[in-house]
Amino acid sequence: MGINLRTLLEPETITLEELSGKIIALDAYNMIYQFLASIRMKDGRPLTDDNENVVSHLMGLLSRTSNLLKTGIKPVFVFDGVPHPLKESTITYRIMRKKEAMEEWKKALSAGDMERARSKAQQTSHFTHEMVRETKHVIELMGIPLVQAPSDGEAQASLMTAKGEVDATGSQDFDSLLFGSTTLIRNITMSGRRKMPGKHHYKTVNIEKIRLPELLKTHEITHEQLVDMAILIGTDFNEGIKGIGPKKSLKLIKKHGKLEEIMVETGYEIEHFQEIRNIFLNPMASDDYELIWKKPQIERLVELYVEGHQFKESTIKKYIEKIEASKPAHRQIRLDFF
DNA sequence: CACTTCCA
DNA sequence: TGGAAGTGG
Repeated sequence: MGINLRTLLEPETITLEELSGKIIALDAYNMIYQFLASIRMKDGRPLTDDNENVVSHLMGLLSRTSNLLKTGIKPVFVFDGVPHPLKESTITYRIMRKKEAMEEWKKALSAGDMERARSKAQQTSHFTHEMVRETKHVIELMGIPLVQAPSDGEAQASLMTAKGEVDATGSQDFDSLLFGSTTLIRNITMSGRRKMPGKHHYKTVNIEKIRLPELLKTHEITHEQLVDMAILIGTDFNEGIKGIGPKKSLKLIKKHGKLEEIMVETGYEIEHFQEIRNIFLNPMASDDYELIWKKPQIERLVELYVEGHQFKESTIKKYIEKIEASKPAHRQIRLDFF
């Protein structure tokens, strides 16, 4: 989701180890969604416990987070709050797409096309309140700070990064750059291994580091201009102009300077553009949080996974050992690294 | 996701 | 021996 700025970026490939000691504000929904989409059976069914509760997200959360901690990374999970009213049509559209995907999943299953079934099933991924509640519970049991954003989690994480409270924002989406996050880390959840996007070929997924100041410098634009470009292309809060992508929007912003001028020159009409600008340039965020990493509550974690959802005790213990092996918290943020 | 098993 | 496929819950 969000905007695709890929063609304007030159991401730097880094390793997980290079993030050791760094505080990363993770877009929790973004991360959990990826687990929900990817941790599935061949026919597309997610992992479930004896009561048919989906547990894919719990599996991914524990396995990946324990690895981050073991590497010495200090994660902070940021959760979405109430979406901005302008996001309503995006949300409605996504729900509709999920329903369509559900139908196509069923069709592919009865046609015996497992590959298509799995891919369609991934697109049906959605959270229940219970899943969100339990995800938050596990994060707390792991002793990791949790931040509840008033609205967009990406906005919250970005402001925290911009203020230097954390070293980077971790998300697949590029939106945090619009929200002013100075450093974006992509693929922190899905890196290393190989991924199968299409049919037969595999691809290595690298962790990418993207710096906002460098992005702006490369294209000789301001943050405000980047946001105007995004509004032209289309964001979660507006549809954008048909036929305008990153390249054309860059050309337009370089020629005319700002959105108002572009609209005058081209006749494009964009509703609520001032408000959308404001969403990105003045991110709504809470300061009701503490960035403290506590000791994990091992017994309660084991109980939740093993008794609660029938995970194998030895598997869970292995992950918890990794959490315990995590390097002690560096209280200092080394700003010079990024 | 991450571990286990399979097979060239 | 290591990449691909399978499994976990």
